[in-house]
Amino acid sequence: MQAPPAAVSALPERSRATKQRLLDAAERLFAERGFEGTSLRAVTQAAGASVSAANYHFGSKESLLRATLLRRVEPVNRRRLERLDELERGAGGAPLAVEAILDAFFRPTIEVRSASAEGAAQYRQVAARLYSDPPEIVSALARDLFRPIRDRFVVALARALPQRGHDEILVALHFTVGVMVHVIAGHLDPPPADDGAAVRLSDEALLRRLVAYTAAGVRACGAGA
Amino acid sequence: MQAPPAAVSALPERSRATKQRLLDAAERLFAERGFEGTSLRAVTQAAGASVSAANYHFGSKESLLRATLLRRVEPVNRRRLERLDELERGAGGAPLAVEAILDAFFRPTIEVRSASAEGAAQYRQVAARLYSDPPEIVSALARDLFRPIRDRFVVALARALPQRGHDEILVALHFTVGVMVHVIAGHLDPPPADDGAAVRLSDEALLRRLVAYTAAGVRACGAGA
DNA sequence: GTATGTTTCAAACGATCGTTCGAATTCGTC
DNA sequence: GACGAATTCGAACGATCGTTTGAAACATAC
Repeated sequence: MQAPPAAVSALPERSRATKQRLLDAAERLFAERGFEGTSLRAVTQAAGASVSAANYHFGSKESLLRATLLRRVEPVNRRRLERLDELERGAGGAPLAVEAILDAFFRPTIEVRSASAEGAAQYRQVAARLYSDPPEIVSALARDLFRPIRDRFVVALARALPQRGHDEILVALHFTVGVMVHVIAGHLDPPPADDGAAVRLSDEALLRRLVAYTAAGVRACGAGA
Repeated sequence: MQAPPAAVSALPERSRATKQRLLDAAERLFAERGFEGTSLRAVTQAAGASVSAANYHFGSKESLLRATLLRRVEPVNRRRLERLDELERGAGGAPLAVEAILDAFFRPTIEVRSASAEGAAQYRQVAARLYSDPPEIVSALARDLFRPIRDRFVVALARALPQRGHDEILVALHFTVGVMVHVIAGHLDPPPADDGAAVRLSDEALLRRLVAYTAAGVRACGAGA
């Protein structure tokens, strides 16, 4: 019963590789079949490791899920805050445009989407599952991870729309998150084709439409309420 | 190995009640814990029936899920088409306003939400799971159930926005579905509270904001693309 | 009451689940 | 090469899974 190592970077190469492979396999399978629908054995088999190796590194299946989610969501959220900080520094105290704020919100997820790293390509489903999976661990994690992001963007939007109340901003941002989740969930990537052909959008085109749609929505939401 | 009865309404009362209780319990538990996360025994125990009763009526756990989803989604989708037909008949050939179309799209789900029937209160999560659960049965069912709805609303929106291309409408409607899914998933109902208090919206207020947000988004999406 | 078909149940089946344990292997360091 | 620590593994544990089975309980018609 050894304690799992603290930091990944300070480990022997063999351990690091196994841990990495386990995370990759878990990410793919959890995204494809969900948490409850994926057995630990399926993960370890796909990773070319043993069940005990997984429990040695992560302690439990639940902790493996948590590590899987954290690995992807953390950098995206950090990038969101960085972009917003950049924009606000550049504006020199003036409120930002709604479009700029939403660009900072959406761009990091789209960037990950287009990143060539094969692992990152599955970020969509991982993040989407954050908002739909039933296990308490997931929803709690989603709250904890997303709360600071949301609060930060609510403040920025409130400054951009001084005539709006706090609650109105909150509801509008909630709608916006819905758009984001649905898009990164991949329901668009092979989007609902009509005649069999898929609507393939470049990342920039998708981002532009996302910002246009949600910015107009945010501006309009609460206008008549 | 008897074949399950065809129609519910033409059955003895005992059987009908059991089948109903099983559907109610399955709906609640599937919504709370997901499909894979819910055991058939948990469902039957909550319904006060035996596992064999469930398999007698539905044949398998998967068919029970299908029946559970169908019971709620079918009437809502029918209502959507009815509303849209009503509006178009009333307009006498003229294109509808985007707001009217989206009202027809959102209102049925909100109506279910506010229906006092305790079972219908869980429709949100059931429908939301349609778009996020991994089992192939669910996503396939979602496609089959939603495809006619989507096609019908795309046509209506294309008439309302003649300058938009078909693909643009499709993407905008996709974003709109994301808003709907996220809202009925209940991520708003006990909405992200900031200071501990919840943003409680009346159904009419929620509907008004939904329509305002998505109508502005649909109008704006593709404008600059 | 008897006969017939429907509905329900308790019990058991084989399979698979997450986790644990002790031994075997490998690594970092001398 | 040798030693202690870190890592991996195969095997097994107990629990739970979805499904099946055969008989009991029920309704309905004669």
